Order: sequence, then structure tokens, then C-alpha cells
Amino acid sequence: MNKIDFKSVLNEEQYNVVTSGHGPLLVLAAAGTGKTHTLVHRVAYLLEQGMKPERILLLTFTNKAAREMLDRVNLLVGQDIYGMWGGTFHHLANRILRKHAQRVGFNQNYTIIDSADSKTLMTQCIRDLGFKTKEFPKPQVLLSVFGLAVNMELPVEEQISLRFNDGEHNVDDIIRVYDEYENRKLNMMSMDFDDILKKCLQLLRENPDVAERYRAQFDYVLVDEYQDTNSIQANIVDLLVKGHNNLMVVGDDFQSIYSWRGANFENIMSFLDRYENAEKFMLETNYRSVPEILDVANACIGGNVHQFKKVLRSTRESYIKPSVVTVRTGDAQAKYICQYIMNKKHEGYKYSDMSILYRSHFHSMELEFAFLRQNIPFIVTSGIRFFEQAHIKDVCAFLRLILNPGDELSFARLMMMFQGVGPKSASGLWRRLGASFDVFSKSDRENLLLLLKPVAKEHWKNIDKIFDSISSDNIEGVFIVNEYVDVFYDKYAKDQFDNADKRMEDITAIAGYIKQYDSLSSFMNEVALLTSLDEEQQMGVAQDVVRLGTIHQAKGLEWPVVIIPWLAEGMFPSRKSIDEESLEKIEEERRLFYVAVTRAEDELCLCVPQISRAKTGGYIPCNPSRFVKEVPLELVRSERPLIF
DNA sequence: GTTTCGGTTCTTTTT
DNA sequence: GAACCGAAAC
Repeated sequence: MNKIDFKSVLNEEQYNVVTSGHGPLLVLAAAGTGKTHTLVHRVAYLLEQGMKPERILLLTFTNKAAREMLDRVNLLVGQDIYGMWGGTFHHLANRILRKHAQRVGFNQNYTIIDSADSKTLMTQCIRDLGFKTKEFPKPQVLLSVFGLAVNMELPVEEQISLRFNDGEHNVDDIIRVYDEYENRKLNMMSMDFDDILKKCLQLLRENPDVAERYRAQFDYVLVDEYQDTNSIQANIVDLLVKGHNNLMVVGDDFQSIYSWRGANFENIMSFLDRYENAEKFMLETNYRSVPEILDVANACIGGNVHQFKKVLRSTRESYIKPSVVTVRTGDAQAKYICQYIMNKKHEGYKYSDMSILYRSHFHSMELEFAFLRQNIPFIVTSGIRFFEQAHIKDVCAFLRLILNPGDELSFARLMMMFQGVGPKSASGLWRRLGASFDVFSKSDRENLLLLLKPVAKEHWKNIDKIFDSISSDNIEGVFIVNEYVDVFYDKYAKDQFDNADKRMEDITAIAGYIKQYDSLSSFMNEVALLTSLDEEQQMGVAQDVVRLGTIHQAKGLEWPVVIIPWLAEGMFPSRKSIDEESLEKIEEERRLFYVAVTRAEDELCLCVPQISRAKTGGYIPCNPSRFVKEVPLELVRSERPLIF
């Protein structure tokens, strides 16, 4: 194990955090102040003090953050830290639930349904209860209302009444849909993302022996991005550290941008009240951005009332002020950004030094076209995640059904790939098979063959043969995927997609991924919680491309040059947040703007279009974003390029 | 009665 | 680009 000279690699603020004693710690780490650096060294310090890796729990918000931190700890201590628990809340909850699912009315092999599945299921619930989709709230809307209630631990029925008691909707009908949705998940032995957290908390609350077991397992718990935890997550943490209270939470209330998902800002604001002898530390020395950028950040966040006062201090030399560029349209903006990027490239920046951060995915549209025309290499981190793409889901549905005979969604997905089978036939088949299809049951397989129409039957016959050569006690994932592709999916993909080759490569990658797990079920148990395959694997290591993505996705990242487009009222802040007229919504948008600004190291470019495309095709004028107007004029360079 | 296809509309943010 | 709707095709 390497001996680390903590004094020399940490500043005083950081050193105090890293070497502090046991008990609850609140670390308020402003943007760019070396939060990850500090966390990683704290873990290293604990290990150096003799703590066992498997007795440390590190909770993060994204898989990426977890991986990064574990890698860095590993590198730092030069010792095997295998056994350390590091991952997202959902991962922790899933890992605990897999062991004790019976205690909350599930069995070990429950399936996790992702947001796309949830939506499909919700649509089915609405239809099957006989409601016309047009007059009913959209599945997405219902899911977000239900999910919000669950994550905030509020009674769902009450929230439904509050939200939909507007004369336009029938509250009782919506409650019926909610009950139906819950029932179906239970029947299918499935949990959605919210259930994972909810059931885990329920498990720990109702089973003191289980809670005690995990309490005894961890000597120390660290939580990253604490400002984004919701009520359930905070409660899980509270239960896990009860007794020793060896807990370090790190966060920045300025960067709380997930309240729409139930994140409770108050968790961090009231931490000192909930944990009586907690110590508070502040990290305010910023190593990332030039002072001119921090001036804008400090000025913008000043507009928010509810906050721990923090001021970012730069360690860097003065450079240039951020620019505010007014352009006419979205297309003009795209052209300007192209030129801007090419200029920076000439100045010596790499493409990968630059990033475009926007409020919503659709803000990237004109930019993508312009970049293609100008041959600027770019990558869009789109809204659809790797595991939510159609071809991936097709293959996973097949694997899921093998492991969980009650998985109606997967069964339906599989059947509907056959010519002539739509939603009605799929659910009819399911019903006639007795709401279960076990691929290891000879009678189930024979029944299905009898029920299928000729065309579908021919397809299924080929797939059915796969099950002749496998047994339920030794399921070879890779073999099954390959067979499935050979006898059916390869051809299907070619008929279905114009980029079938690329998609089939993804499927090969999945097969490779499955190999890394010790069984197919251990892979499938986690697959819904994975955002992507290894990012490096996916797009090659460190390609020199401009990155486009949402601000939410950019959290924790940094680039020398950052461009923020669509700074117009209705775009950023979003139309929804304006229409709701709630101070909290707007404050969250402002924090989002703050997050975007603080991603920039050297240069920041704010783009303000004057007109946007209307729904009908014409143009409508739009006002400059209030966030730009709030920045004092003397802190920025205002440009109005004539040709745009 | 179902499925499929083509045209139209509208995009918040994620585990 | 995906979700929804209406109409054609099976």
C-alpha cells in the first residue's frame, strides 16, 4: 500500500475534511473545488487508518461517478480494494433486495423494468381499464406524478387528488389506474426504479434483523451529491449508520437540480439539525475556472434566496470575460457556434476541449445539422440510453422471459416481433397460456405453438428449438444470444432497421458483456440499472470530438470551452418552469444555469437567439433568458455578430 | 377485428 | 424521433 503525503496533495480545506475524525460530517463543496479529489482521499485515508475496504460504503448518483471514484481510489492506494461497496443508491438497494426479496412479497428473480417498460405498462393499464388515451393524462405524466409521490414518501392517492382535481379529470379513475399499475408489476414479479428504493427502505424498516445486519457490515458510509438525495434515500442512509453515525455527506446546495425526481434539498439544508454533533466543512477554493467565469456564476446564483452562502474563489489568473452573443434564429446560432468552434480549434484547443450544454435534448437539432455540414466531429449524448434502444431491448426481452416466466412485457415484445401479431394478439396469447410462459416447460411450449397463427408459428418453431438444448440449471447466456440471433434476430434486424449492421455489433458487445458475469441471471439482475456499456468501449478512448449534451448529463464534468445555446425565455428557463409560476421551479432552473456556467474552465459563450420556431411552422419572437439579464453588464462581453 | 403504414405533432431534466 | 391517430390492408 502506498503511503500518501496528504498534506502535499490537498489544500487546507480539503486536508481538514480528509483527516477529520469519526461521526457525522457535512461537506459543502462548491463547484470545481476538488470534491471528488477530497472524497477519494478520504477513502484512502480511512484505508490507511486500517479500515477494511468491504466495510466502507460509497454511494453516488451515477454509475460513471462510482466507477471513476473506485478507479481513483485504487490508483491512489495501490492496493486491491475489491470488496468495497461503491455504486448508485439503486445498486445498493437492488443488491440488498436480491437477498431478502421474500420479506417484501417478491422472489429473488424479480425483474427490474426501466422507464420505457414502465411507460408501456402504464399505457396498457389505461387502455385495458377502458379509458380513452386522449381524454386521459399521458402515461408519462402519470408516471412522473406517481413516482414523485413515491420518492417523496407522500401518500399517492392524496397526491393524485391534489394534482388532478381540476374538473377536467376524474380522480377516482386515475387512482384505479395507479392500483392497476401496482398490481400488474406484482403479478409480473417486476419492480420499477422507484420500487427498488421504496421496497429496500420498507425492508430495512420492517425487519430490524436485516437492518442490523447491514448496519454491522459497514463501519463507514460516504454519500456523494447529497443535495440530490430524496427522502427514501436519506432514510436508507439514516438507517444504515444508526448507532455509529460514521457518515460523510458531500454536496452543494447550489447544484441541486433533481427536485422534479423527488430530490429533497432539505436533506442537506437540515443535515446539521438531524445529526446533532455533525461537523460542517466548506470547500470554496475553485481550481477549475478563471475568475471572470466565477464572477458570472456568483452573480447568477445570488438570485436565489434559499441557500448556504458560499462564494467561489478562483486560484487562476485573470483571463477574458464570458461572451454573450445575440443571434437571430436557431440556425444562425448553429452557424455562429460552428465558426466559434473552428476559431478555437485554430487557437489550439482540441475539439474534445469544447462542450455544448443545453437545457433539453431537442436544443441540439440545428447544431447537429450544422456540424454535419461543416464536418465538425461531434458526439451527442442523447436521451436514449444504450439499454433502451429497440434492438437491445428485443434481445433482453428474450433473456428476461427465460429467467422470469411471469414477465408479460417481455413475452409481448417477443410475440409482436412476428408478422401479424400486435398488442391484441399478444395479450390474448398471454391470457390463454395462463399468464405465464416457462420456456423450460414442454407443455407451455407446445401450447404456444398450437395457439400461434401460421406465419408466427414458423418463426417461433426455430426459436423454440433453442430450448431443446438448454436446461434451467445451467443457462448459457452467450450461447442463447448467439442462437437467437442466428435463427431469428439477424434477419429480423435487417428487415427492421436501416443500420442493422451497427445494431448487430451492439448485440455482439452484449454477449461479450454477459461473459464478464458469473451467470446470466446476475447480468440480467443488473442490466436495467446500467446506463451504458463501458463508455470507453462504446466510443473509443478519448476521441477528439465536440461533446453535445444536457446540463444534467454534464454534472461533475468540465471543459476548457463551454457554450450554452438557447438562452431564451421558454427554452432556458423551460416553458414549463415559467408557466408553473413557482419560485422553486425557477430557482432550480437558475441552479441548472449555475451548473452549466461552472463547467467552464477558460471560456464561456452564452448564445441568445431572438426568435424561435413556432409549433405551426412560423417564427415567434422570444425574450432573452432572465439568467442572462441578471448578469451585470460589466461582467460580460456583449457581441452581436452582424452576419447572423 | 387487428395489424400495419403513413402522416402529423411535439419535444425537460435521469436511475 | 417517437408517439399518436386515422385509414388502408390483411
